[in-house]
Amino acid sequence: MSFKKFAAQANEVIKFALEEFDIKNKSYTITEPPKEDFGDLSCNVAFLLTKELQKSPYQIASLLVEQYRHYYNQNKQEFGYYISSVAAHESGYINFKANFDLIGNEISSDILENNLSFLDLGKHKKVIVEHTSVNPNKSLHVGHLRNVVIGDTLYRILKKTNHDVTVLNYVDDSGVQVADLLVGFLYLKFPIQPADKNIKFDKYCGNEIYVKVNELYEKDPTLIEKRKSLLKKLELGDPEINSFASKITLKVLTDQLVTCWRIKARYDLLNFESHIIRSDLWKKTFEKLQHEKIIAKETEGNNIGCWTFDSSDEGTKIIVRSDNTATYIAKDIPYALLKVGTIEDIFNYRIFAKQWDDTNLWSSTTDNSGNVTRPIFFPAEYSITVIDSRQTRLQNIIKEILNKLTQKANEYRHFSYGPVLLSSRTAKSLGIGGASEKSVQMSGRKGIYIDADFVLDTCYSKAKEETMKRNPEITGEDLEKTSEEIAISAIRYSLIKNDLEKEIKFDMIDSLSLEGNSGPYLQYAYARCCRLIEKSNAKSFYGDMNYLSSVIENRIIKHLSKFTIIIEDTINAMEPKLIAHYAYELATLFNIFYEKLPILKEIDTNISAARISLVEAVRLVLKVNLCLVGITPLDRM
RNA sequence: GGACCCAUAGUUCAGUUUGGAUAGAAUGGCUGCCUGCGGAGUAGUUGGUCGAGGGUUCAAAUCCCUCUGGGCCCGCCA
Repeated sequence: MSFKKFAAQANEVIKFALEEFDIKNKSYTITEPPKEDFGDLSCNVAFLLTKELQKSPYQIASLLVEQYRHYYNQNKQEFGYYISSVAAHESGYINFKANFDLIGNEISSDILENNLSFLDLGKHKKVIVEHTSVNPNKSLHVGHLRNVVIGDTLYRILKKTNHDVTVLNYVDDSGVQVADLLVGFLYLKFPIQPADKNIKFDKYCGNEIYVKVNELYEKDPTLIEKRKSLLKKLELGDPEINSFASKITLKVLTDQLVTCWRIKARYDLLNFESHIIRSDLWKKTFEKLQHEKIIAKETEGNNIGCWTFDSSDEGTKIIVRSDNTATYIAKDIPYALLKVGTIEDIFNYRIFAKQWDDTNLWSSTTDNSGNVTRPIFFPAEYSITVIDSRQTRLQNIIKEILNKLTQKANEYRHFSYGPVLLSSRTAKSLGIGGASEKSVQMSGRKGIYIDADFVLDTCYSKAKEETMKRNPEITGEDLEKTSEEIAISAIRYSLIKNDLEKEIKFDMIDSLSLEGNSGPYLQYAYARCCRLIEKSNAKSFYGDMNYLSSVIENRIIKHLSKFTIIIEDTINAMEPKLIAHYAYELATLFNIFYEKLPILKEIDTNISAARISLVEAVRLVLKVNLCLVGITPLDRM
């Protein structure tokens, strides 16, 4: 949008002025100044020329600006119409002010008439995003939620910018954690149904069985032997054990999906680890690794009898154990190969469920009934695996192996993020952690975590209370839906607004806040826009932006005109938080505008019409941004 | 022991990629603003040796080095 053109013209001006002094290939930057008094863009080139020209920055800046003025006076039509003024500042900067009349009218037609349909950055590039992938032995806690929210937000942003996105959820249904559950059901005789019928099955397994079984391992080591034998049976495909395990894991998975769908995540495909292990896929991968001499069988030393990979950075890693079972990392290799296209997709697929957004969720299947028309899932040109930073080393090894297998492996990226910790206050409320500790690691195994549904439920109650207080007329289903959407927005926003690589210190009380820099704040600004538009009775928005001249109006216009830049930055840097920050700033600017200037009550009809059009533009951009981060815009709240 | 990550206001965090003008929000505390288009808002105030030290530079929260503190990973676990 227009801000980019403005910046490009500022650059032209500098380039032109430099050429007049016969200076070429000088690098400089044009950035936004810290204060708006200075202008809308600033260039630092004068600082960089002090040695060459033996003059002060201010003298140089003045000379350059003079050159431009001189030229501009003679050739008004040539360039610079997005620029309203250029000035040398005493500090040495060259400051540009934008022509907001022009930019205002351009963005108003971009947004109001073209409906933001210009975001084709992907050009149908095929992208895979794998996220969630929670072991099917427990319910989700807030740590998992961060994964889901990051993954789903990536999906939304990529999709909106015209990438062909396939979302995968990998189900590790044959690992130790499932074996733990089997120990509980088969040896410790936990009933198949929880005593309390209201309790979700995933919570029953995670909170009661999984934690209890792990406690008992300490007291009764024979249970660990039992787990080991169950694990082996799982891997080798023992029919009875597998059918039972599959029943349990599917039930847990189904309940997990309820939570994921609740916060508006969605998937295209479930891949089951058991299917990969028992298919030819693993066999083929194993053969390929041997054939390409990427792995070797150890004939001496500690790892005798194992197939190992020599990583340049990580040393020797065992891929296949001496008892011929595959390690955790090994099981990920065929999946990665499938994603990037070095191995063929041999699976059959079936529709697993219909989702909240009316799309099909598919799943791999072991039977041969897969003769159905279905989407092509693999491979992708770019595949993203969302897993927390603790798995970085393993992901690096997988990448290293991929690169050895083929030079033209499509791009495989580990999308890393920091884990979620409990704040000391929240930990204390659970009876964990000393007074000195700043935060506490969650552990599903030890039962130290905040359950995802619990957070959502608590936030929902709070939102409901607040909504009733403010809007007594909202009742029944409307009230429930509104409260739920507010709760989701609070949680999603709090998990996406921070830097990816930093850990989040999750605090139960803070995260219930519906004020300040929060999801509901954004929704509130949007709802205000809606009410204004509704009350204006405007059918169309042809307000002339030339009538807007106050500082705050120009700040909004400027911010709106940067929308496409933010989207591009988000895609280039793969930083979903940029969208959240942009939306927050837009909401803040709008609230100030709303506070300071009359809109519907403005007497001058031209100004009023222009302001209403501005509100509509803000509303539309806010709406797109909210949807990108998975927050539902509400007309009322 | 080796690898990686983090450190900014009482608290939670932006800003570091690409060095630049008086380091910004939110929250907490205090004080204002609805006979105004929705107060989930807004205005003000309080609060900072940008972990420490050195270096590069006209200029460092930002780049480099050293150190300190915290985290995380390094298994024939997943």
